Amino acid sequence: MNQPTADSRTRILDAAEALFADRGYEASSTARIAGHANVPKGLVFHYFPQKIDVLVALVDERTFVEELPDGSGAAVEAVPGDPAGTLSRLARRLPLHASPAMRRILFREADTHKSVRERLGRLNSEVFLRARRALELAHPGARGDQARLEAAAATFTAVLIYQENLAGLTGQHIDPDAVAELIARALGT
Amino acid sequence: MNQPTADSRTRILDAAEALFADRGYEASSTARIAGHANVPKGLVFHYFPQKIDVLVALVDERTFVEELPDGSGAAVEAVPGDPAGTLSRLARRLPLHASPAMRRILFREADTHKSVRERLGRLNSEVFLRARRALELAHPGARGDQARLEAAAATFTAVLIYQENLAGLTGQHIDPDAVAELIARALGT
Amino acid sequence: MNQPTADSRTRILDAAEALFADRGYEASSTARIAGHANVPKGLVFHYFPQKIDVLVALVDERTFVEELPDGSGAAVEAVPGDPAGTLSRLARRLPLHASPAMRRILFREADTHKSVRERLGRLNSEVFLRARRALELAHPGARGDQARLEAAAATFTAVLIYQENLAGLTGQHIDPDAVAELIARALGT
Amino acid sequence: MNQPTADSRTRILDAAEALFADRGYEASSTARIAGHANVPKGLVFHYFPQKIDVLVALVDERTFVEELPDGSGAAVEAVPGDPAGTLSRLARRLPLHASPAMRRILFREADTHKSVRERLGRLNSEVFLRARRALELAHPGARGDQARLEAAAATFTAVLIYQENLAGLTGQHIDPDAVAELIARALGT
DNA sequence: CATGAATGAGTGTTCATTCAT
DNA sequence: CATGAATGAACACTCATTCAT
Repeated sequence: MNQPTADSRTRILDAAEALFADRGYEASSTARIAGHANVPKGLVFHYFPQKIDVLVALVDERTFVEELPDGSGAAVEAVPGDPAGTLSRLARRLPLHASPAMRRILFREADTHKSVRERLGRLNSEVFLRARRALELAHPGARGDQARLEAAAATFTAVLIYQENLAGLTGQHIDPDAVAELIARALGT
Repeated sequence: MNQPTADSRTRILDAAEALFADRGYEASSTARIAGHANVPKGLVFHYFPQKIDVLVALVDERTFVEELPDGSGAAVEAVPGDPAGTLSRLARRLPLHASPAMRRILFREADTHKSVRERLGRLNSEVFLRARRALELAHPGARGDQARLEAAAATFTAVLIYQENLAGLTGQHIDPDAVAELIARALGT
Repeated sequence: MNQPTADSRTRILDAAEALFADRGYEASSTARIAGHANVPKGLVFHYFPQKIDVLVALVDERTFVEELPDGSGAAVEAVPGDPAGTLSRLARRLPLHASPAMRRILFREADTHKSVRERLGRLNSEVFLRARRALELAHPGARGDQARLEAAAATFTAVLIYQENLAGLTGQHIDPDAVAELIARALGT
Repeated sequence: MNQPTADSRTRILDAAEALFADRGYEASSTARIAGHANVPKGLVFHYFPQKIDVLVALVDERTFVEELPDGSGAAVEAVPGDPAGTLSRLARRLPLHASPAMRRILFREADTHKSVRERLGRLNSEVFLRARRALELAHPGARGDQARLEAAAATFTAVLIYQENLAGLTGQHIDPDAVAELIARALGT
C-alpha cells in the first residue's frame, strides 16, 4: 500500500492517514504530517491548499461505499429461507472498502466534518438497504410485516455500525452471527 | 441551571460544558472558556491546574450512570411475561443522568480521553446488564437460552447507544419500541 | 518620548511607529516589531489582537487633528488686511499634532487602510476650513467672490498637503510664504 | 489593450498592472499574477527574474512622461496674454501617458520603490517646467518677478499632482480652471 | 484567593524562487 | 522555451501555562 518510491502526494496521504487514525485530525499538525511523509512542509500546501483538504482527499480517495444497483438481489447473496445466514454474510462483508485506519477516521471525525459525515451516512444507508433486501428475499412469506422487517434491518445496521465504532471503546463485543440468528427468529413464522 | 450568584468554579464548568458540546474540547481554548464564564483567565487555572482537568471534572460531576445494586429486580421494573414493555421502559429511562450537552461531550471525546471513555464504558455495561436482567425476569421460561439472551441484550444496548451517538449524524432513526417488540418475539415461544 | 522604563505596550507602539515609518506597514512583521520593542512575540497579540490594531492604535493615540470650534476666528490668528501673513502662520502651524514618523505613516498607509484615510481626510478638511476662514477674515472686502475664495483655500490646502506628502519624494520644495503672498495677491483688489 | 493573441509576457504585465493597481505590489503574489495571466507560475520568472522586475518593466514600458525639448514653446501651446487658458490646457493634458491603473501604481508604490519614485519625480519636474514656461510665455511682461513666477508654477504643480494622488482619498476636489484663473490674477498687474 | 501581563513553542498558511524535465 | 513540483524561511496568529502582585 505504501510503495517505496511512492510520489510525494501519496506519501503525504499515507502519513496523514496514519496520524489521523492514531491521534485524530485536530491533533495532527501539518508539520508532523510533512515530517512523517518526509517532504518539506510547504509541499503539503502545494497539493492541499487547506489542511481540511487532506482529510477530504483521504475520505474521497480511500474509502468507498459499495452501492447496490437497484433491483439486484444477487449482490446480497440472499438465500431464500435462510435469513440468518444471509445477514451473517452481510456482516462479514460490510460494503465499506477502507483500511482499518480509514475506518477509525471515518467514525472519529464524522461529527466535526461534513464530508466525512456524508460518507458515513452513505455507508449507513447502504447497510440498511442491504439488510432489508436480504431479509425480504430470504423471507418471502413475511409480506404483511413491512414495519417489522424495517425495524429488523435498522437493528442489524445499528449492531454492525456500533461494532465498528464503539464496541472497541466500551469493551463490549457482539457476535453478529448470534444477532443474525436472533433477528431471523423474530421474523420467523 | 446557571444561578445568578453561581460561584466562579460553577460558571467555568457551565461555560466549558457549552463550549465543549458546541465545538469540541480541542477547539475550545481556556481563554474562551474564561471569557464565556466572565472570569479572569488565570482563575481557570486556579481551579483546574490543567485544561484536561476541566473535562475530567465535567464528566465526574455532571454525568452519572445509575448503577443497579446487585440482585435488585425492582429497579428495572421488569414485568414477567412482558419483555417488550420492559425493554421499552428501559429505552425511555436510559440510566444516564446528564444534560444533552454532556451527552454530546461523552460521545465526542470518548476516543481521545480515557476518563471519558471509562464513563462511557460504564454506561454501556449498565445498559447491557439492565437489558439482560430485564429479559431474564420478563422471560422466566427461557432458561436454557443464556447465549441467545445475551445476544438480545447486547443488540438492544447497541441500538440504544447507536441512537444516542450516531443516529442524528447518519439520518437513521430507530423506534426503540419496535426493536423491543422484535427482540421479545425472538425470545418468544 | 521613549522612557527607559516605558511599559510593554508603549514599547511595542514605539517600535511599530519607527518600523512602519521606515519600511511601511506591510513590510514590518510582527516578529520584528516585538524584537525592536524587546518583548516576546506573543505579547504583541496580547495588546493588539490583530496586526492592523497596532496601526489603528498608533493613528488613534499618536496623531491628533486640532479641530476649530465653530465660529472661532481667534484660533486662526487672522489679521484683517493681511491675508498673506495669516496663511503663512497657518502653514507654520499645520493643525496636525504628530511626530515626523507618524506623519509619514499617515500619508503612506492612507490608501490601504480606512482608519488612516479617515484621519487624513479630517486633516484635509481642517486645513481647508482654516484657510478659508483665514481668507474671509483677512479679506473682508471680497464678499462677492465666494467661489474664488474657495479655490484659493483649496489651492493652499493642496500645497500644504503636497508639501507633507510628496515634496520630499519628488525633490520639489515650495516656500509656503511665497504661495501665501501669491494667493493674497490673487484675491487682492 | 489585451489582444486575444497577446503573448505570454504581455499577458503577465496586463495581469500585474491590474493586480498592483487593485491591491498593491506587496499583496499581489507572483502565483496570483500567473493565474490571472493564465500562464504557468514558472513562466513569470522566465521573463522577470525577480518579482520587482515586473514592477520595473511596467513603469518603464507603460508610463511615459512627455518631456519638453529645451526651448520649445510650441508644445505648451502658450498663448501670450492668456496665462489662465494656458494653464488650463496644461491641466487638461498632464504630460503623463499612462492608464488609470498605472497612475495608481505610480503614486502608491512611489515611496517604497526607487524606480517608481524616479518616474514620479520626472513627472513632477516636467509639470513644473511646463507650468513655468507657460507662465513665462503667456505673461511676457513679468520679467522682474522670477521668484513669484516660480512660486506660481510650483503651486500649480502641487494642485495637479495632489489632484491625481490624494483628492480621491480625502474627498477634496479642486477645479483646475479656477486655480488657473487665480494664478493668472496673482501674476497680473 | 484573584488577576492579567508575560512567555515561547507551535499552528496553518503564504510566498518568492529554483530547477529538473 | 515551458512547466509545475519542490523548497524552506517567514508570516500572522493561538494557546496552555506561569507567576508576581
